[in-house]
Amino acid sequence: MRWGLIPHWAKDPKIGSRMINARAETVAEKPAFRDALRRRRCLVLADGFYEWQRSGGARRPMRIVMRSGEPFAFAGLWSVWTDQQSNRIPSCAIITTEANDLLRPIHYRMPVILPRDLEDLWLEANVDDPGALGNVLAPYPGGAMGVYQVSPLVNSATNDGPEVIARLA
DNA sequence: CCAGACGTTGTT
DNA sequence: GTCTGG
DNA sequence: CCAGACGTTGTT
DNA sequence: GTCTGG
Repeated sequence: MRWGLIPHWAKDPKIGSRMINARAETVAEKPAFRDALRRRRCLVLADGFYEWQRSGGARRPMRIVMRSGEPFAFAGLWSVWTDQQSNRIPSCAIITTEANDLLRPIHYRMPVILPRDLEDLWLEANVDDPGALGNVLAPYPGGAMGVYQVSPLVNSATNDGPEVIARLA
């Protein structure tokens, strides 16, 4: 899937480049996301993510993982956009919320990570009241997570090797 | 009515 | 497609 | 988030 | 400076 949700009504798919994150606080109302919240929820799997910590002028990339080392699921939304030649382009976005205790010193927002026991609820097609999903979109407990500094090589999305997850000495 | 936006982040 | 602003 | 582009014409 | 792409 393309990262950056392209709403079905988009005239130009480039709009997706701006629809990378949806705020949990407003996702139910925003025209670009609300239909997807009701009917097209998904899990975006990961074993870590990055946040940049500001200190002075410098920006330090940090990697956040589960202490267990296990992979986990972000709360995601998806869409399919159809162009004039009937090509179907699938796309997705993840939802963000306020930072937990672990993340707060680094950055004030973080992705919504779903606890295992809520993954099924998130995917349920018959949850029609988006308000019922509101409680699900909470910061994941920081105690289960860990953070370490990584190389600025991760700043360029073209670097996609093991060097971008290596712990900085 | 029509036109234009439709988003988050961080920075000022 | 739907809402907001002019 | 950060990096990288930001433009058109004509020629190969 | 602002937008697009990754």
